[in-house]
Amino acid sequence: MFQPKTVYRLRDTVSLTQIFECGQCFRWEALGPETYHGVAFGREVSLSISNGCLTADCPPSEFDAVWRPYLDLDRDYAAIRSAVSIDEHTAQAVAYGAGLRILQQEPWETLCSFILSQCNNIPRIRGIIARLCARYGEEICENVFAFPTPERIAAATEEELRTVVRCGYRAPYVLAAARAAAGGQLDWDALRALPSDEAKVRLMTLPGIGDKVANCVLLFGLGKLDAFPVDVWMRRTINALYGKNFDPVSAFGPYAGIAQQYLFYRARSEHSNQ
DNA sequence: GGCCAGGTGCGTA
DNA sequence: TACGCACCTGGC
Repeated sequence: MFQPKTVYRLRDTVSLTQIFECGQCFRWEALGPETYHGVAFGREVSLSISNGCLTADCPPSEFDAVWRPYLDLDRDYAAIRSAVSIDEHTAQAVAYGAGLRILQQEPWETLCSFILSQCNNIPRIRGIIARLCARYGEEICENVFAFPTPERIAAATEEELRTVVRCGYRAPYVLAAARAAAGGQLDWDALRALPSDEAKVRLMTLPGIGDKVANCVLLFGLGKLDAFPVDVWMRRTINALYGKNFDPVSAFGPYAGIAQQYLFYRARSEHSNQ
């Protein structure tokens, strides 16, 4: 069978490992070095980087419409890396994670995923999301499932989400978010149009959505690159380096969220290498 | 067998 | 404002 393929020449350092293992997404699986398979926007794809070229097993039209924006390939990250390197420590983190990109994910998937991430470890988060997709998502090809629509999850019961998907105490949060998204109380276009702090306040009116999850949705789902999620790792890093009253946007500027991802990626990598 | 994880929300001081 | 605690579950 003819397999369409796109080869895209990269003009800057890009690492699929860094992109998919930096904690911003939960559905990509490594097939080999710098080779990943995943699903987003109801499509599956395999991506691979070697010799400065990114290869995708899809036609160029799909690559340009879906994967190129998803991977944020048209943004000048070299300029951003330079802009956020405000001191020696950040410059080192930036150099360490120079191949990172902030994925432009679907906001609903991001919201749901980060609700499930709270007080949880990554293998378990991935497991819950895989069960959620297999149970409620559309099967786009054999054993590959799209992320379920909010309508589909809104029709589920809390009991089912607890015991079958094994969401635990996060089940009512997922259900409430699904109902809000399906019912139109969550209007993603309206949120995109708002400044980050206002969009965050709206997201935080949902149960189980606090500052951290809201910031993750802003950064990874709504393209708000100034949003700065602070989890326990970032808290430790920030407190140690810059003190308690740190304001990320005054320090790093409009790309504070990207700076956060470099710092986070290095802090987590150092921890797992211990 | 027990500890604890990439958080949130509520009660108390 | 700040802190302590409960909340499901499963990886280690």
